[in-house]
Amino acid sequence: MTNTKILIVEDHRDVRDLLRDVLANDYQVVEAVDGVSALAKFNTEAPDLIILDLMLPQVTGESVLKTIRKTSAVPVLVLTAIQDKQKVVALLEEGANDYLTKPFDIDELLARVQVQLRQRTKPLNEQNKLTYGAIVLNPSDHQVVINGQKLPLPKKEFAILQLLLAHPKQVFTKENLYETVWGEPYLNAENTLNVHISNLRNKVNDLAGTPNKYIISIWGIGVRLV
Amino acid sequence: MTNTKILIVEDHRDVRDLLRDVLANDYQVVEAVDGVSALAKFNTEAPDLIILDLMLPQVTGESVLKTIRKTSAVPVLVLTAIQDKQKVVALLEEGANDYLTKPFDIDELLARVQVQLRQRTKPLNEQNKLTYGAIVLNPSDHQVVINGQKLPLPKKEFAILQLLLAHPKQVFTKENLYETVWGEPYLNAENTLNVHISNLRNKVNDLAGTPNKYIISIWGIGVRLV
DNA sequence: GCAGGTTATGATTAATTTATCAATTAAATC
DNA sequence: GATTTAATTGATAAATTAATCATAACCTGC
Repeated sequence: MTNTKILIVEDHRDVRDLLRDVLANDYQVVEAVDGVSALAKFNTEAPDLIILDLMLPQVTGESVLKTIRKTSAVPVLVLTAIQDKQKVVALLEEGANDYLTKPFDIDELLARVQVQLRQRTKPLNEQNKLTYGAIVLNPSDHQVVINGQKLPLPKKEFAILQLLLAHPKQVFTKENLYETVWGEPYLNAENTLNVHISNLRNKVNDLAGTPNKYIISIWGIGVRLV
Repeated sequence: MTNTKILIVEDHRDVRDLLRDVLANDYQVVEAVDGVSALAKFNTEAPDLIILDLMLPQVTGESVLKTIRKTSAVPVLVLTAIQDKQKVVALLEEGANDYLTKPFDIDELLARVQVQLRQRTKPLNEQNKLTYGAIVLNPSDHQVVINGQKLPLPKKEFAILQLLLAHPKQVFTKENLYETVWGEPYLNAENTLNVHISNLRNKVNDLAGTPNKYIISIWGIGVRLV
């Protein structure tokens, strides 16, 4: 059992069970049953590979892929019904790394998973600690350290900081940020998010000491680290 | 035509011709007709990707792959006859990056080639960076750098610059520009746009240093980069 | 069910961008 | 060179968006 983590996104229970069974021997497995939870899991779990069913309720696999590709190069292996084969070319161009048509051969699946993981030369020494400047965030024990001082953070603030640190310098629109952290549509929740950001920023700046504004707003666009 | 080089290893003349034809538009193509010449070409040409037929006279594709993998991680895309499918899993484990069964779909081939080549390209946030002269614009972190100096830009000005940089040298009519940036009809908003362009131009020229007028107006027509 | 912290909401204020106007300057046409 | 049309500029008003504060609602563990 490695510490390699695979996210399975599949709404059909039977397929999901099958995938989990065959992958669980060799990998850590996390699961999502629809597009929204897929994105949430993607952000919180930071998987090393994603197996993505195309046919999902509501948010389609395609749009999940697109969203993920905005911030990440994580390998994505798409599952597709045989009649979708025309779509596949477009999908590969949009960022999918490989695909399998259902029903798929288990051994081939495993082999293709291996191929994707092999490409990635991720230094496994540092777990999934996130660092930016003086900020160190460790998801596994839910702890943030800034300049050596511990900073206890409530869940939401932690999640926001984690998302920002996971994609440094990338601009997040308020909508984007809210939907991935809260996992629900951004409906005039503007102020809620603003308040959280404000609180988080104060705490971070307090410890960072420097007049460094780590979390800055880009007027009319969103928020990012600097 | 990029400077990306692909090595085709295929003994059948017709398949080889087909592959060359479809790839030659986008890539440099070198060819080998058997295992021995494949290894020779691999060493002398240093291709960025190899398309390898499994069924070769004398030295088989499998052993070519093995030999290559001793010294190189170059992406290898294997071509296989339909009845070899069982072999494929073993092959992927031995280091092949992908495979296609013959007869293959051209578009799928091209897409899979792209996928393999994409892995080596720049990190995502560098991907859609736009550059023109001393100007570098990065949409993902909403940042403009000119001669190494950051230039913060408001939304509209940023959008205008982005549009210009995306189509360098192309002339934009005022109407054109306004409608794509504002997303609404150009109804005597003439001055609004003019003011924005003027402001943007000043900021750009300030940092560009040179009397370089990056954004020039073409009298009576519109605006373009130079 | 209570006490702690956490999260959401609303009202207010501050900050910044965007639009508009008027006046000037520059370019083209004749 | 006079005239017309387009472009620039600076100033100012309007509109948007963000930050802050105080407070209420909500949980969660005890």
